[in-house]
Amino acid sequence: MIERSIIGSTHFVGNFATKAKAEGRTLSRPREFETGEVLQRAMMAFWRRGYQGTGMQELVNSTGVNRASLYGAFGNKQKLFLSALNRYTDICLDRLRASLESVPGPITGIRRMLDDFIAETVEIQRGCLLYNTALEVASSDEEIRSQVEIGLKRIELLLDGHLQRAQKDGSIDPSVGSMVLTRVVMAAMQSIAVRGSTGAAPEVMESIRDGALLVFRTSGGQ
Amino acid sequence: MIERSIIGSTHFVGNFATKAKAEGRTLSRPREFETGEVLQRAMMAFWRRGYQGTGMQELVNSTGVNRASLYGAFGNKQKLFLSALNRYTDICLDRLRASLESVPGPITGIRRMLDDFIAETVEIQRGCLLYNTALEVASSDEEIRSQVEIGLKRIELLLDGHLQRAQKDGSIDPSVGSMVLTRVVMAAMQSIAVRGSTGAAPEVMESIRDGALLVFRTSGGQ
DNA sequence: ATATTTCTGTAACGATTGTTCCAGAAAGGA
DNA sequence: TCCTTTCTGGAACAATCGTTACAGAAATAT
Repeated sequence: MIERSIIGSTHFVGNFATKAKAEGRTLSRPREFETGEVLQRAMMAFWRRGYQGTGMQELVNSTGVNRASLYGAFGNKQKLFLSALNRYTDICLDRLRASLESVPGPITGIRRMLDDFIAETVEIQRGCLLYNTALEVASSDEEIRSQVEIGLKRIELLLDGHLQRAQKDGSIDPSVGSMVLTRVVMAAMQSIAVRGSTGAAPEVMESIRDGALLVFRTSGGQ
Repeated sequence: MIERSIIGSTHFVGNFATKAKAEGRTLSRPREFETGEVLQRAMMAFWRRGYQGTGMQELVNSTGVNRASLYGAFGNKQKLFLSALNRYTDICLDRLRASLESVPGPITGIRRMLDDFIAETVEIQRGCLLYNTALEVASSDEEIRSQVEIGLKRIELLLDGHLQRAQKDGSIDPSVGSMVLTRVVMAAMQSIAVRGSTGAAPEVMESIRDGALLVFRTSGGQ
C-alpha cells in the first residue's frame, strides 16, 4: 500500500508507524483509524468552537479516537490544530476555485463564489476558519499566526490570478490594480464571516456582496 | 429605598454600595477603586487575549483589583466582559465619529476614519474588539452574541447616517443605496482587523482602504 | 508459536479554569 | 466609641485544561 502525494505537500506530522507505512514497510500493529477522517472531524470541531474553545475531551468525542492515540498521531493539540487548519485551507481553496469556475465570465464567477460562501456561512452559522483563527489566536501564537498568514495569501493569490486573467482578456477594467480588487472581494468574505457569526440575516450578507461587486461596475467593465 | 436615574440609562451592574453612592448617600466602607478605570483595564486585557484567552487571574493582575472585589462589583466573568465590551463600543463609536468629522467632506472623512483605524490596528496589533468577539464566542454565547450584534448595528447606523447626509447634499452619488456603501466600508474595517491580527504590513491595509474607496468613484461623486 | 513493536484504553498527572467562602479591615452613622 | 455594613485579601472549591504513564491488546516477522 503506497501513499504518495499527501505527505509531499507540506510537512510530516505522523509517527514512525505511519512513516513506515508510507515507505511501503509494515511494522507491528496498524492504526485503527484513518488520519484523513479524524482530521476532518477535528477540523469541524475547531470550526464550531474555535481553538481555545475546543478541549481535548471534545476532540476525543468528536473524532471517536482515544486521547493517547490522538497524541500519538499528532503530537499535541496545537499540532493537531495546525494539521486541521492546513486541511481546511486546502478544502477552502478547492471550493473557492470550483465556485469561480462554475459559471462563465469572471465577474459572474466572483458573484457565484460569494453566493456560495454566503450559503455556507448561513448554513453552519460560522465564517471561514482562517478568519476566526486570525482574530482568536493569531496574535498570541506565532506558529498559528504564520500558518494563517500563509492561508490568507493563498486565497489572495487565487483571487488575484482570477482577476489578472480577466483584466488581460479585457473582461475587467485594468485601470485599477488587480490586488486592490482582490482585497475588496476578500474584505466582503471576511465581513460575511463576521456578520454570519452574529446570526445576521442573509439579506445583510447579500448587500455586502452587492457592495463588493460595485467595484467591477466601471466604464471599461463588462 | 427609591431607585431612579441610573437604571434607566442602560443597565446596572454594580452593587448596593455603588448605588447608594450614586444616589448621594454613603453607607459603610466605600470602594477602593474606580469602576471606570477597572473597566478600562479589563477591556484592554480582553482586547489583547480575547474572551476565552483572558483568565480571571490575568484580570486580577491587570486591573489591580482583588478577585472577590471584581466578583462583588461585576458578578462574574461574562458580565465583566459585557460591561467592558459595552464600554469599548461607546469609545469606538466616539472615535469613529471624531475621525469622520475631523476633516471637511464626507468621503475625505471616510478615508480619514479608515486611516485612523489602520494606525490603531498596526499600533496594538489587534483589530476591533467587536469583530474579534463576533468570531470568537458570538456563536456559542447568546448574551455576548446579542451585544455584539447591537454594537455592529450602532457602527452601521453611524456610517449610514454619514453617507445618507452626503447623498442628500449631493456630495455622494445617491444611485446606490447608502447601506450598501456603508457595508463596503465596514467590510474594509473588518478586513483590516483580520489582516492586522496576522501582522500584515501597513501597505496591505492601505490597499484594502483604497479598494473600499473605489465605490465612491462614480460619475455623480465628488 | 514466539518475539517484537506499536497501538489502544484507562487512570492519573499537575496546572489552571471560574467561582465561593470567610475572617478581618475599614469607614460612616449613632 | 460602638454598631452596622461593605469591602478586601487569601485560601479553597470543584471542574476542566493539556499532557503523560502504564498495562494490556493486537498485528506482523521470524
